[in-house]
Amino acid sequence: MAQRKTKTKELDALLDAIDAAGNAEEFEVEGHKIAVSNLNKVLWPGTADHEPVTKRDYIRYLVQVSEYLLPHLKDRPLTLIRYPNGVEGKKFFQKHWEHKKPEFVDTIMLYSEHSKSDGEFITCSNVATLVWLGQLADLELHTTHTRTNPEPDGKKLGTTFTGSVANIDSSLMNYPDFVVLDLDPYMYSGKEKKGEEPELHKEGFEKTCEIAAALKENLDKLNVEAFVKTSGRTGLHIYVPIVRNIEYDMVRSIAEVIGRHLLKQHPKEVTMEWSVSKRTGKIFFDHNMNGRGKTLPSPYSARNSVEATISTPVDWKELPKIYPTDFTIWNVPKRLEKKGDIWSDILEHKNNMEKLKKTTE
DNA sequence: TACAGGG
DNA sequence: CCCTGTAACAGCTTT
DNA sequence: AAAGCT
Repeated sequence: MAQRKTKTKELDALLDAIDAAGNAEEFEVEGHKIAVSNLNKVLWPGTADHEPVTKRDYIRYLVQVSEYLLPHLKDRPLTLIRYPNGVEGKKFFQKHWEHKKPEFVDTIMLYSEHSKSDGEFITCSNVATLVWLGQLADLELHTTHTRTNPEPDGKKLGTTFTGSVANIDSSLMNYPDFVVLDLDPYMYSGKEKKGEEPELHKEGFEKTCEIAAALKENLDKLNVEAFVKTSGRTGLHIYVPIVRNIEYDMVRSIAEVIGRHLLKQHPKEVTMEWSVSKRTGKIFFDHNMNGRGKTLPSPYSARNSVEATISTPVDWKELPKIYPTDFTIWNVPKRLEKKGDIWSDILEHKNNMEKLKKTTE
């Protein structure tokens, strides 16, 4: 297994223990005991391109990437998507943990309009929790686009997340710290069964990379930092870090404006159509994942799908460079002062939205 | 996967 | 004891 | 209203 060294001796020792373990074992992680089972169970079946990936491989992988992954999970309520019988078996979503939970697992209370009450949500703030999530066969880690920590840019926002929707609305949980621009190829290989999503194939992924590169270039020219990353199975995400001044609704409509702009630039290659048949042969731009919904965390927020990093081949040599996800603060109000292109559209849209809000109030 | 509940 | 069920979910678009 | 889609 390549690249198994991490920054710390403790994690390296844990990796060794994972390698040496039998099918079931108890690990010591950061001073906590974690029981794991079925380490030899295949979670991703083997293909022509890769060997089968077992639960052992998966947990090892989580430990290896923990120093990169944890900073992005920290302070963000989670939605788990669990696949106890592997990616081809039945999956289920989970936000709450009703059972006994280990003492190292942190949670946060949030109000949900759906249940009309406060609920306890899981967060992941340490390696032990990451291993525990691996044991639960949680193959997808979805987070809110918001952080519960006000530092460094959210000090004016509310820190009460319980009691009412109004409390959520005025709190940090209504102010995302990034925009996500989602690009998915609807280019079929021809081997898909009827009604199936397009499978991953080279031409579709290449085209997505081209469009993503064009979009990133737009943003680069405006001095807006953006980061391209593989997403679900076949597509790419572009993350634009923002200062927390804009509510979910506004972030969503800004993503839409960016999409319309991209669509104008590449009408033959990009689509924002609802119906799948009309998307065929094009790259689908989805702005809706920037929305919030009445319950948190929003299930749309697929930010840390580990499945993606395993199933998407990023090493096709001739493809445009894929940028690692990284986050720095992009100051929206300052950038919005810039004229031209996308930003005049966004600025106009933002003003219109605010006018609309005033007239409907 | 982990657990509760019913037969 | 074994078997089965449950663990989320809202909003948007189109017909 | 219902179904399709993420």
